[in-house]
Amino acid sequence: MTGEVTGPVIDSVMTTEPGRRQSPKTIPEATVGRLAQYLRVLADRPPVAVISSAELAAAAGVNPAGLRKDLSFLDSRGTRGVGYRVGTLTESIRRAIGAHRSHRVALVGLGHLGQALAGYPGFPARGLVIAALFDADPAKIGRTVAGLTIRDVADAPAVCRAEAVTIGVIATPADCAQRAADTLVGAGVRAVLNFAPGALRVPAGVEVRRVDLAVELQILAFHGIRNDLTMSVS
Amino acid sequence: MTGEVTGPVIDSVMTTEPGRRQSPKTIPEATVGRLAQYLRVLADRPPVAVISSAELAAAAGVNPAGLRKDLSFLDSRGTRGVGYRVGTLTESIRRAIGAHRSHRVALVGLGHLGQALAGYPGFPARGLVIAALFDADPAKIGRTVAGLTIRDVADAPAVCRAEAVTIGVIATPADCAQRAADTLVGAGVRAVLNFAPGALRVPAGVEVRRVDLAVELQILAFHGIRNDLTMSVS
DNA sequence: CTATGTGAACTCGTTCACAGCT
DNA sequence: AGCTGTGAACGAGTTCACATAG
Repeated sequence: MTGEVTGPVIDSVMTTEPGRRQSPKTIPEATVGRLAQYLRVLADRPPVAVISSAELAAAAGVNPAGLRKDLSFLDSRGTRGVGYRVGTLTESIRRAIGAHRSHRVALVGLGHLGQALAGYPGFPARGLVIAALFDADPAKIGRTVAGLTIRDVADAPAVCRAEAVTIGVIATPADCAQRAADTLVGAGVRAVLNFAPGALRVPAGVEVRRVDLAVELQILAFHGIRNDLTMSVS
Repeated sequence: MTGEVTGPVIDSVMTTEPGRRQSPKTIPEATVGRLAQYLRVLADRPPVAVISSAELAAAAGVNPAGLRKDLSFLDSRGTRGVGYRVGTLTESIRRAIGAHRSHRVALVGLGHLGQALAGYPGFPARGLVIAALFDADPAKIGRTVAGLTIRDVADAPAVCRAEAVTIGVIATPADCAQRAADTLVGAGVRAVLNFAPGALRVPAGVEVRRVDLAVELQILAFHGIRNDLTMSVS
Protein backbone atom coordinates (compact mmCIF):
# COMPACT_ATOMS: atom_id res chain seq x y z
CA MET A 1 0.00 0.00 0.00
CA THR A 2 2.05 2.76 -1.32
CA GLY A 3 -0.34 5.60 -0.77
CA GLU A 4 -3.30 3.52 0.36
CA VAL A 5 -5.26 6.17 2.17
CA THR A 6 -3.33 7.86 4.88
CA GLY A 7 -3.80 11.51 4.05
CA PRO A 8 -6.20 12.13 1.17
CA VAL A 9 -9.18 10.94 3.14
CA ILE A 10 -9.64 14.21 4.93
CA ASP A 11 -10.13 16.50 1.96
CA SER A 12 -12.14 14.13 -0.16
CA VAL A 13 -15.21 16.04 0.95
CA MET A 14 -17.71 16.67 -1.80
CA THR A 15 -17.02 19.67 -3.94
CA THR A 16 -20.60 20.40 -4.86
CA GLU A 17 -24.02 19.69 -3.46
CA PRO A 18 -24.93 16.01 -3.36
CA GLY A 19 -26.94 14.80 -6.34
CA ARG A 20 -24.58 16.39 -8.83
CA ARG A 21 -22.16 13.59 -9.78
CA GLN A 22 -18.73 15.17 -9.57
CA SER A 23 -15.15 13.93 -9.42
CA PRO A 24 -15.09 11.92 -6.20
CA LYS A 25 -11.42 12.46 -5.39
CA THR A 26 -9.40 15.65 -5.38
CA ILE A 27 -7.68 16.12 -8.70
CA PRO A 28 -3.89 16.18 -8.36
CA GLU A 29 -2.24 19.37 -9.49
CA ALA A 30 -0.08 17.61 -12.05
CA THR A 31 -3.22 16.18 -13.59
CA VAL A 32 -4.89 19.59 -13.80
CA GLY A 33 -1.96 20.84 -15.83
CA ARG A 34 -2.19 17.98 -18.26
CA LEU A 35 -5.96 18.20 -18.57
CA ALA A 36 -5.48 21.74 -19.80
CA GLN A 37 -3.21 20.41 -22.52
CA TYR A 38 -5.60 17.69 -23.59
CA LEU A 39 -8.14 20.44 -23.98
CA ARG A 40 -5.98 22.11 -26.57
CA VAL A 41 -5.43 18.93 -28.53
CA LEU A 42 -9.15 18.21 -28.46
CA ALA A 43 -9.95 21.70 -29.72
CA ASP A 44 -8.43 20.79 -33.08
CA ARG A 45 -10.80 17.87 -33.61
CA PRO A 46 -14.47 17.72 -34.58
CA PRO A 47 -16.60 17.35 -31.43
CA VAL A 48 -18.41 14.35 -32.85
CA ALA A 49 -15.23 12.37 -33.47
CA VAL A 50 -13.94 9.65 -31.19
CA ILE A 51 -10.37 9.55 -29.93
CA SER A 52 -8.47 6.76 -28.20
CA SER A 53 -6.23 7.21 -25.21
CA ALA A 54 -3.27 6.16 -27.36
CA GLU A 55 -4.02 8.80 -29.97
CA LEU A 56 -4.62 11.61 -27.50
CA ALA A 57 -1.58 10.63 -25.48
CA ALA A 58 0.64 10.72 -28.54
CA ALA A 59 -0.64 14.16 -29.52
CA ALA A 60 -0.10 15.51 -26.02
CA GLY A 61 3.26 13.82 -25.59
CA VAL A 62 2.37 11.73 -22.55
CA ASN A 63 2.05 8.08 -21.56
CA PRO A 64 -1.33 6.52 -22.53
CA ALA A 65 -1.80 4.82 -19.19
CA GLY A 66 -1.16 8.05 -17.36
CA LEU A 67 -3.61 9.81 -19.59
CA ARG A 68 -6.31 7.31 -18.75
CA LYS A 69 -5.58 7.76 -15.10
CA ASP A 70 -5.93 11.51 -15.55
CA LEU A 71 -9.28 11.06 -17.22
CA SER A 72 -10.42 8.77 -14.44
CA PHE A 73 -10.81 11.86 -12.27
CA LEU A 74 -13.52 13.17 -14.56
CA ASP A 75 -17.21 12.53 -14.19
CA SER A 76 -17.53 11.08 -17.70
CA ARG A 77 -16.21 7.74 -18.87
CA GLY A 78 -15.05 6.61 -22.30
CA THR A 79 -16.45 3.67 -24.21
CA ARG A 80 -14.45 0.48 -23.77
CA GLY A 81 -13.04 -0.94 -26.93
CA VAL A 82 -13.68 2.36 -28.66
CA GLY A 83 -12.40 5.52 -27.04
CA TYR A 84 -13.67 8.90 -25.91
CA ARG A 85 -16.19 11.11 -27.69
CA VAL A 86 -14.39 14.41 -28.26
CA GLY A 87 -17.37 16.62 -27.46
CA THR A 88 -18.30 15.10 -24.14
CA LEU A 89 -14.71 14.66 -23.07
CA THR A 90 -13.99 18.31 -23.78
CA GLU A 91 -17.01 19.40 -21.81
CA SER A 92 -16.07 17.15 -18.96
CA ILE A 93 -12.53 18.44 -18.70
CA ARG A 94 -13.79 22.00 -18.92
CA ARG A 95 -16.00 21.49 -15.92
CA ALA A 96 -13.36 19.63 -13.94
CA ILE A 97 -10.72 22.31 -14.19
CA GLY A 98 -13.05 25.25 -14.15
CA ALA A 99 -12.55 26.32 -17.76
CA HIS A 100 -16.31 26.67 -18.14
CA ARG A 101 -16.38 29.62 -15.80
CA SER A 102 -14.54 32.76 -16.64
CA HIS A 103 -11.61 33.82 -14.53
CA ARG A 104 -10.80 37.48 -14.61
CA VAL A 105 -7.10 38.25 -14.71
CA ALA A 106 -5.19 41.43 -13.92
CA LEU A 107 -1.76 41.84 -15.46
CA VAL A 108 0.84 44.06 -13.82
CA GLY A 109 3.84 45.19 -15.83
CA LEU A 110 3.64 45.78 -19.57
CA GLY A 111 7.15 45.30 -20.79
CA HIS A 112 7.68 42.81 -23.56
CA LEU A 113 6.68 39.91 -21.38
CA GLY A 114 3.51 41.60 -20.23
CA GLN A 115 2.56 42.45 -23.77
CA ALA A 116 3.21 38.89 -24.85
CA LEU A 117 0.85 37.70 -22.13
CA ALA A 118 -1.79 40.32 -22.94
CA GLY A 119 -1.87 39.12 -26.51
CA TYR A 120 -1.65 35.41 -25.76
CA PRO A 121 -4.14 33.71 -28.05
CA GLY A 122 -4.98 30.66 -25.97
CA PHE A 123 -6.61 32.45 -23.06
CA PRO A 124 -10.18 33.24 -24.11
CA ALA A 125 -10.99 29.67 -25.08
CA ARG A 126 -9.82 28.52 -21.65
CA GLY A 127 -12.07 30.82 -19.68
CA LEU A 128 -9.24 33.21 -18.94
CA VAL A 129 -10.20 36.83 -19.47
CA ILE A 130 -7.68 39.62 -19.17
CA ALA A 131 -9.73 42.23 -17.36
CA ALA A 132 -7.17 44.90 -16.50
CA LEU A 133 -3.65 46.02 -17.33
CA PHE A 134 -1.44 47.96 -14.93
CA ASP A 135 1.92 49.60 -15.05
CA ALA A 136 3.78 52.15 -12.95
CA ASP A 137 5.51 53.86 -15.87
CA PRO A 138 3.70 57.11 -16.80
CA ALA A 139 4.89 56.64 -20.39
CA LYS A 140 2.92 53.42 -20.62
CA ILE A 141 -0.20 54.44 -18.72
CA GLY A 142 -3.00 55.36 -21.08
CA ARG A 143 -1.67 53.36 -23.99
CA THR A 144 -3.78 50.57 -25.40
CA VAL A 145 -2.59 46.96 -25.59
CA ALA A 146 -4.73 44.13 -26.90
CA GLY A 147 -7.82 46.31 -26.70
CA LEU A 148 -7.33 47.38 -23.11
CA THR A 149 -6.05 50.62 -21.69
CA ILE A 150 -3.06 50.43 -19.37
CA ARG A 151 -3.93 51.97 -16.03
CA ASP A 152 -1.88 53.26 -13.15
CA VAL A 153 -1.01 50.47 -10.76
CA ALA A 154 -2.04 52.83 -7.98
CA ASP A 155 -5.61 52.41 -9.15
CA ALA A 156 -5.38 48.64 -9.01
CA PRO A 157 -7.28 48.12 -5.74
CA ALA A 158 -10.36 49.92 -7.01
CA VAL A 159 -10.18 48.54 -10.53
CA CYS A 160 -9.61 44.95 -9.45
CA ARG A 161 -12.65 45.01 -7.25
CA ALA A 162 -14.76 46.67 -9.90
CA GLU A 163 -13.65 44.16 -12.49
CA ALA A 164 -14.01 41.22 -10.10
CA VAL A 165 -10.44 40.11 -10.70
CA THR A 166 -9.53 36.78 -9.11
CA ILE A 167 -6.10 36.11 -10.58
CA GLY A 168 -3.09 38.42 -10.74
CA VAL A 169 -0.10 38.09 -13.03
CA ILE A 170 3.14 39.84 -12.22
CA ALA A 171 5.41 40.59 -15.18
CA THR A 172 7.33 43.49 -13.68
CA PRO A 173 11.06 43.80 -13.08
CA ALA A 174 12.22 42.06 -9.93
CA ASP A 175 12.36 45.15 -7.77
CA CYS A 176 8.69 46.02 -8.30
CA ALA A 177 7.37 42.50 -7.92
CA GLN A 178 6.79 42.52 -4.17
CA ARG A 179 5.00 45.85 -4.32
CA ALA A 180 2.83 44.58 -7.16
CA ALA A 181 2.00 41.49 -5.15
CA ASP A 182 1.07 43.54 -2.10
CA THR A 183 -1.21 45.69 -4.19
CA LEU A 184 -2.93 42.72 -5.78
CA VAL A 185 -3.40 40.93 -2.49
CA GLY A 186 -4.73 44.11 -0.97
CA ALA A 187 -7.25 44.22 -3.78
CA GLY A 188 -8.54 40.81 -2.78
CA VAL A 189 -6.66 38.69 -5.31
CA ARG A 190 -6.00 35.22 -3.93
CA ALA A 191 -3.98 33.68 -6.75
CA VAL A 192 -0.83 35.12 -8.29
CA LEU A 193 1.37 34.00 -11.13
CA ASN A 194 4.83 35.50 -10.76
CA PHE A 195 7.26 35.86 -13.66
CA ALA A 196 9.69 38.03 -11.77
CA PRO A 197 12.69 36.30 -10.25
CA GLY A 198 12.86 35.87 -6.49
CA ALA A 199 10.42 34.78 -3.83
CA LEU A 200 7.26 36.68 -3.01
CA ARG A 201 6.00 37.16 0.53
CA VAL A 202 2.24 36.82 0.72
CA PRO A 203 -0.19 36.14 3.54
CA ALA A 204 -1.41 32.59 4.07
CA GLY A 205 -4.33 31.69 1.87
CA VAL A 206 -2.84 33.31 -1.20
CA GLU A 207 -1.61 30.88 -3.81
CA VAL A 208 1.54 31.84 -5.69
CA ARG A 209 3.04 30.08 -8.69
CA ARG A 210 6.33 31.11 -10.11
CA VAL A 211 7.73 30.79 -13.60
CA ASP A 212 11.42 31.54 -13.69
CA LEU A 213 12.80 31.68 -17.20
CA ALA A 214 16.43 31.54 -16.12
CA VAL A 215 15.82 28.47 -13.99
CA GLU A 216 14.31 26.58 -16.90
CA LEU A 217 17.34 27.32 -19.02
CA GLN A 218 19.66 26.43 -16.20
CA ILE A 219 18.11 23.00 -15.89
CA LEU A 220 18.55 22.46 -19.60
CA ALA A 221 22.14 23.61 -19.39
CA PHE A 222 22.73 21.15 -16.58
CA HIS A 223 21.43 18.29 -18.67
CA GLY A 224 23.50 19.51 -21.56
CA ILE A 225 26.67 19.19 -19.53
CA ARG A 226 25.89 15.67 -18.43
CA ASN A 227 25.17 14.72 -22.02
CA ASP A 228 28.31 16.28 -23.39
CA LEU A 229 30.40 14.13 -21.15
CA THR A 230 28.37 10.97 -21.51
CA MET A 231 27.99 11.15 -25.28
CA SER A 232 31.62 12.09 -25.85
CA VAL A 233 32.94 14.67 -28.29
CA SER A 234 31.19 14.05 -31.58
CA MET B 1 18.53 3.75 1.96
CA THR B 2 16.12 6.10 0.39
CA GLY B 3 16.92 5.74 -3.24
CA GLU B 4 19.85 3.45 -2.70
CA VAL B 5 20.57 2.50 -6.25
CA THR B 6 17.82 0.81 -8.15
CA GLY B 7 17.71 2.84 -11.34
CA PRO B 8 20.13 5.77 -11.23
CA VAL B 9 23.13 3.48 -11.20
CA ILE B 10 23.66 3.69 -14.92
CA ASP B 11 24.14 7.42 -15.20
CA SER B 12 25.90 7.95 -11.91
CA VAL B 13 29.14 7.89 -13.84
CA MET B 14 31.59 10.52 -12.69
CA THR B 15 31.13 13.92 -14.23
CA THR B 16 34.75 14.94 -14.16
CA GLU B 17 38.11 13.28 -14.10
CA PRO B 18 38.93 11.35 -10.93
CA GLY B 19 40.92 13.28 -8.36
CA ARG B 20 38.58 16.25 -8.57
CA ARG B 21 36.13 15.77 -5.69
CA GLN B 22 32.70 16.22 -7.22
CA SER B 23 29.11 15.51 -6.17
CA PRO B 24 29.10 11.76 -5.60
CA LYS B 25 25.43 11.21 -6.49
CA THR B 26 23.48 12.47 -9.46
CA ILE B 27 21.79 15.73 -8.61
CA PRO B 28 17.99 15.50 -8.85
CA GLU B 29 16.41 17.82 -11.36
CA ALA B 30 14.24 19.52 -8.75
CA THR B 31 17.36 20.32 -6.79
CA VAL B 32 19.10 21.83 -9.81
CA GLY B 33 16.21 24.24 -10.22
CA ARG B 34 16.39 25.34 -6.61
CA LEU B 35 20.16 25.64 -6.62
CA ALA B 36 19.77 28.18 -9.40
CA GLN B 37 17.50 30.19 -7.15
CA TYR B 38 19.82 30.06 -4.18
CA LEU B 39 22.43 31.46 -6.49
CA ARG B 40 20.31 34.53 -7.05
CA VAL B 41 19.71 35.10 -3.36
CA LEU B 42 23.40 34.69 -2.64
CA ALA B 43 24.28 37.21 -5.34
CA ASP B 44 22.75 39.97 -3.20
CA ARG B 45 25.05 39.26 -0.26
CA PRO B 46 28.71 40.03 0.35
CA PRO B 47 30.82 36.96 -0.51
CA VAL B 48 32.57 37.09 2.83
CA ALA B 49 29.33 36.90 4.83
CA VAL B 50 27.97 33.75 6.41
CA ILE B 51 24.41 32.59 5.93
CA SER B 52 22.43 29.93 7.75
CA SER B 53 20.18 27.39 6.11
CA ALA B 54 17.21 28.99 7.84
CA GLU B 55 18.03 32.41 6.49
CA LEU B 56 18.70 31.26 2.94
CA ALA B 57 15.62 29.05 2.97
CA ALA B 58 13.42 31.94 4.05
CA ALA B 59 14.78 34.18 1.32
CA ALA B 60 14.27 31.51 -1.32
CA GLY B 61 10.88 30.49 0.00
CA VAL B 62 11.69 26.87 0.74
CA ASN B 63 11.93 24.51 3.69
CA PRO B 64 15.27 24.71 5.59
CA ALA B 65 15.68 20.96 5.82
CA GLY B 66 15.12 20.58 2.12
CA LEU B 67 17.61 23.29 1.44
CA ARG B 68 20.25 21.50 3.47
CA LYS B 69 19.51 18.32 1.57
CA ASP B 70 19.96 20.24 -1.68
CA LEU B 71 23.32 21.56 -0.52
CA SER B 72 24.38 18.07 0.49
CA PHE B 73 24.84 17.30 -3.21
CA LEU B 74 27.59 19.89 -3.45
CA ASP B 75 31.26 19.27 -2.91
CA SER B 76 31.54 21.90 -0.18
CA ARG B 77 30.12 21.68 3.32
CA GLY B 78 28.96 24.36 5.73
CA THR B 79 30.27 24.91 9.20
CA ARG B 80 28.17 23.28 11.93
CA GLY B 81 26.77 25.67 14.44
CA VAL B 82 27.52 28.56 12.10
CA GLY B 83 26.31 28.33 8.52
CA TYR B 84 27.66 28.63 5.01
CA ARG B 85 30.23 31.09 3.73
CA VAL B 86 28.52 32.94 0.88
CA GLY B 87 31.54 33.04 -1.41
CA THR B 88 32.45 29.38 -1.31
CA LEU B 89 28.84 28.28 -1.41
CA THR B 90 28.21 30.37 -4.50
CA GLU B 91 31.23 28.96 -6.22
CA SER B 92 30.24 25.46 -5.31
CA ILE B 93 26.72 25.79 -6.66
CA ARG B 94 28.06 27.38 -9.83
CA ARG B 95 30.25 24.40 -10.51
CA ALA B 96 27.56 21.88 -9.62
CA ILE B 97 24.98 23.20 -12.05
CA GLY B 98 27.38 24.30 -14.73
CA ALA B 99 26.91 28.02 -14.30
CA HIS B 100 30.68 28.47 -14.42
CA ARG B 101 30.79 27.46 -18.06
CA SER B 102 29.02 29.48 -20.66
CA HIS B 103 26.11 28.00 -22.52
CA ARG B 104 25.38 29.50 -25.88
CA VAL B 105 21.70 29.94 -26.62
CA ALA B 106 19.85 30.49 -29.90
CA LEU B 107 16.45 32.13 -29.73
CA VAL B 108 13.89 31.53 -32.46
CA GLY B 109 10.92 33.89 -32.77
CA LEU B 110 11.18 37.54 -31.84
CA GLY B 111 7.68 38.54 -31.00
CA HIS B 112 7.10 40.13 -27.62
CA LEU B 113 8.02 36.97 -25.77
CA GLY B 114 11.22 36.51 -27.74
CA GLN B 115 12.23 40.09 -27.12
CA ALA B 116 11.51 39.69 -23.44
CA LEU B 117 13.81 36.70 -23.37
CA ALA B 118 16.51 38.41 -25.40
CA GLY B 119 16.61 41.24 -22.89
CA TYR B 120 16.28 39.10 -19.78
CA PRO B 121 18.76 40.51 -17.28
CA GLY B 122 19.51 37.38 -15.27
CA PHE B 123 21.16 35.38 -18.02
CA PRO B 124 24.75 36.61 -18.29
CA ALA B 125 25.48 36.09 -14.60
CA ARG B 126 24.28 32.51 -14.90
CA GLY B 127 26.54 31.55 -17.75
CA LEU B 128 23.77 31.84 -20.30
CA VAL B 129 24.82 33.72 -23.41
CA ILE B 130 22.36 34.56 -26.13
CA ALA B 131 24.45 33.89 -29.21
CA ALA B 132 21.94 34.19 -32.04
CA LEU B 133 18.45 35.46 -32.81
CA PHE B 134 16.27 34.04 -35.57
CA ASP B 135 12.93 34.86 -37.11
CA ALA B 136 11.13 33.95 -40.30
CA ASP B 137 9.47 37.33 -40.77
CA PRO B 138 11.38 39.43 -43.35
CA ALA B 139 10.22 42.58 -41.57
CA LYS B 140 12.11 41.49 -38.46
CA ILE B 141 15.22 40.08 -40.09
CA GLY B 142 18.07 42.56 -39.95
CA ARG B 143 16.73 44.49 -37.01
CA THR B 144 18.77 44.66 -33.85
CA VAL B 145 17.51 43.45 -30.47
CA ALA B 146 19.58 43.49 -27.30
CA GLY B 147 22.72 44.11 -29.32
CA LEU B 148 22.23 41.22 -31.73
CA THR B 149 21.00 41.23 -35.30
CA ILE B 150 18.00 39.08 -36.09
CA ARG B 151 18.87 36.57 -38.80
CA ASP B 152 16.82 34.47 -41.15
CA VAL B 153 15.86 31.20 -39.52
CA ALA B 154 16.91 29.53 -42.77
CA ASP B 155 20.50 30.39 -41.87
CA ALA B 156 20.16 28.77 -38.46
CA PRO B 157 22.03 25.55 -39.22
CA ALA B 158 25.16 27.36 -40.32
CA VAL B 159 24.97 30.08 -37.68
CA CYS B 160 24.30 27.70 -34.80
CA ARG B 161 27.32 25.64 -35.67
CA ALA B 162 29.51 28.67 -36.14
CA GLU B 163 28.36 30.11 -32.82
CA ALA B 164 28.63 26.75 -31.04
CA VAL B 165 25.05 26.92 -29.84
CA THR B 166 24.04 24.18 -27.43
CA ILE B 167 20.61 25.31 -26.29
CA GLY B 168 17.66 26.43 -28.41
CA VAL B 169 14.69 28.46 -27.25
CA ILE B 170 11.46 28.47 -29.24
CA ALA B 171 9.26 31.52 -28.82
CA THR B 172 7.39 31.33 -32.10
CA PRO B 173 3.66 30.95 -32.69
CA ALA B 174 2.41 27.39 -32.33
CA ASP B 175 2.33 26.62 -36.03
CA CYS B 176 6.02 27.38 -36.56
CA ALA B 177 7.26 25.63 -33.44
CA GLN B 178 7.79 22.18 -34.91
CA ARG B 179 9.67 23.59 -37.90
CA ALA B 180 11.83 25.66 -35.59
CA ALA B 181 12.57 22.58 -33.51
CA ASP B 182 13.52 20.57 -36.57
CA THR B 183 15.86 23.30 -37.70
CA LEU B 184 17.53 23.55 -34.31
CA VAL B 185 17.92 19.82 -33.95
CA GLY B 186 19.31 19.64 -37.47
CA ALA B 187 21.86 22.22 -36.40
CA GLY B 188 23.06 19.95 -33.64
CA VAL B 189 21.18 21.48 -30.73
CA ARG B 190 20.44 18.87 -28.08
CA ALA B 191 18.40 20.89 -25.59
CA VAL B 192 15.30 22.93 -26.37
CA LEU B 193 13.08 25.15 -24.26
CA ASN B 194 9.67 25.46 -25.86
CA PHE B 195 7.27 28.30 -25.08
CA ALA B 196 4.87 27.45 -27.87
CA PRO B 197 1.81 25.46 -26.91
CA GLY B 198 1.59 21.83 -27.98
CA ALA B 199 3.97 18.90 -27.99
CA LEU B 200 7.18 18.84 -30.00
CA ARG B 201 8.39 15.75 -31.80
CA VAL B 202 12.14 15.37 -31.51
CA PRO B 203 14.54 12.46 -31.95
CA ALA B 204 15.66 10.56 -28.87
CA GLY B 205 18.59 12.17 -27.13
CA VAL B 206 17.19 15.67 -27.44
CA GLU B 207 15.93 17.15 -24.19
CA VAL B 208 12.82 19.31 -24.39
CA ARG B 209 11.31 21.40 -21.62
CA ARG B 210 8.05 23.16 -22.09
CA VAL B 211 6.68 26.27 -20.46
CA ASP B 212 3.02 26.75 -21.15
CA LEU B 213 1.69 30.05 -19.91
CA ALA B 214 -1.95 29.10 -20.25
CA VAL B 215 -1.44 25.93 -18.26
CA GLU B 216 0.08 27.84 -15.36
CA LEU B 217 -2.89 30.13 -15.22
CA GLN B 218 -5.29 27.25 -15.54
CA ILE B 219 -3.79 25.59 -12.49
CA LEU B 220 -4.20 28.79 -10.53
CA ALA B 221 -7.77 29.11 -11.71
CA PHE B 222 -8.43 25.58 -10.55
CA HIS B 223 -7.16 26.36 -7.08
CA GLY B 224 -9.24 29.49 -7.09
CA ILE B 225 -12.37 27.49 -7.66
CA ARG B 226 -11.62 25.08 -4.86
CA ASN B 227 -11.04 28.00 -2.56
CA ASP B 228 -14.22 29.76 -3.56
CA LEU B 229 -16.22 26.73 -2.60
CA THR B 230 -14.29 25.98 0.56
CA MET B 231 -14.21 29.54 1.80
CA SER B 232 -17.86 30.18 0.95
CA VAL B 233 -19.27 33.18 -0.84
CA SER B 234 -17.76 36.19 0.82
C1' DC C 1 24.28 25.10 22.64
C1' DT C 2 23.76 26.09 17.71
C1' DA C 3 23.06 24.84 13.08
C1' DT C 4 24.66 21.30 9.83
C1' DG C 5 24.20 16.71 7.58
C1' DT C 6 21.46 12.65 6.71
C1' DG C 7 18.92 8.18 7.37
C1' DA C 8 14.15 7.00 7.44
C1' DA C 9 9.23 7.84 7.04
C1' DC C 10 5.99 9.75 4.19
C1' DT C 11 3.59 11.96 0.36
C1' DC C 12 3.04 12.54 -4.32
C1' DG C 13 3.20 11.14 -8.99
C1' DT C 14 4.15 7.74 -12.73
C1' DT C 15 4.27 3.19 -14.85
C1' DC C 16 2.69 -1.52 -15.35
C1' DA C 17 -0.30 -5.11 -15.97
C1' DC C 18 -4.51 -6.94 -16.29
C1' DA C 19 -9.44 -7.37 -15.30
C1' DG C 20 -13.80 -5.96 -17.31
C1' DC C 21 -16.92 -3.72 -20.82
C1' DT C 22 -18.67 -3.22 -25.43
C1' DA D 1 -10.62 -8.46 -30.13
C1' DG D 2 -9.85 -3.98 -28.52
C1' DC D 3 -9.53 -0.20 -25.42
C1' DT D 4 -10.92 1.53 -21.12
C1' DG D 5 -10.50 1.71 -16.04
C1' DT D 6 -7.80 0.81 -11.96
C1' DG D 7 -5.22 -1.66 -8.24
C1' DA D 8 -0.67 -2.27 -7.15
C1' DA D 9 4.42 -1.83 -7.80
C1' DC D 10 7.68 1.64 -8.43
C1' DG D 11 10.34 5.83 -8.21
C1' DA D 12 11.03 10.72 -7.21
C1' DG D 13 10.93 14.22 -4.03
C1' DT D 14 9.80 16.26 0.65
C1' DT D 15 9.56 16.40 5.57
C1' DC D 16 11.07 14.84 10.09
C1' DA D 17 14.00 13.92 13.72
C1' DC D 18 18.22 13.39 15.56
C1' DA D 19 23.04 12.36 15.78
C1' DT D 20 27.15 15.08 15.13
C1' DA D 21 30.59 18.62 14.68
C1' DG D 22 32.08 23.10 15.85
